[in-house]
Amino acid sequence: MAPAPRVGHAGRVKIATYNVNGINGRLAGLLAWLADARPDVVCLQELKAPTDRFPEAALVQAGYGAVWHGQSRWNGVAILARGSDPVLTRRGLPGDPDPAQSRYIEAAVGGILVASLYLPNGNPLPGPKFDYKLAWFETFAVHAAGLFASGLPVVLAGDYNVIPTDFDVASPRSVAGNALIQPESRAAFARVLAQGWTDALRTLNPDKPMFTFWDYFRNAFARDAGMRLDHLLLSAGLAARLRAAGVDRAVRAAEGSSDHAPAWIELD
DNA sequence: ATGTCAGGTCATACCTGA
Repeated sequence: MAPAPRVGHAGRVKIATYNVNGINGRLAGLLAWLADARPDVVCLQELKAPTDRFPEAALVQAGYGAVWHGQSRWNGVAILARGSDPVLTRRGLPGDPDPAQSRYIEAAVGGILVASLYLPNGNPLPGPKFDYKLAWFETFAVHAAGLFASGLPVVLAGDYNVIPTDFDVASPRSVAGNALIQPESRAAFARVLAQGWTDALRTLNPDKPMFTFWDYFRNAFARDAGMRLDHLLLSAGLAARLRAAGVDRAVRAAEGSSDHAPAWIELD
């Protein structure tokens, strides 16, 4: 018998972001988490599936409508909505320096504009991958500025592949040469925040690391050698409605898990 | 430097990206 789903707070909307690292290979774990956590909206990254191999039927069976932007082998993003179909507003980041990479999708769900993004990792550096990361970040920042200025209720959720501060990683020294922690990467993230966005997990949890990623290497999860890479940025109107935020670490602990855990928020 | 995943193919072993 399946465990009874947790009952959500009445009148709240729960929005999650999860780098699933292969939606077909890890579908069973994704469905188990959806049944247990019952998020209303889910932003997924690293589908690692072409558009025609997205497991739509299984998600519909689980009660979720979906829009997605697939790509063979790598990347791929999606937005799920419990009990409704997300209304697609944009597939692909406008002006993406490499439009062949599926890293951005945007949809309206229940009166909120939701973006699911997968920012380039950027390793190794220096080199074209790090250049692409920074170029993508700048392009995204332009789009984000327009969204913030619109005054619409917006959440920008996804794997930003940025460790915002030294508090967001177990051992800053061990990743000193990594693209995730370079001053240029952090400055780009800070510039987006400075537009007025609220970093939901950090705002409600100022004293906890709130890691969302643990490497498969060197037993990182057991040592809690993690990083906070997955972020939910809220527009001004939504920030005023923020009531709860967390990370479902148990999902990362499961056999065959993604190297990320879902991060979530609840809005009034 | 180390080492572990997934998905793909000049496929049952090796490659890339992370």
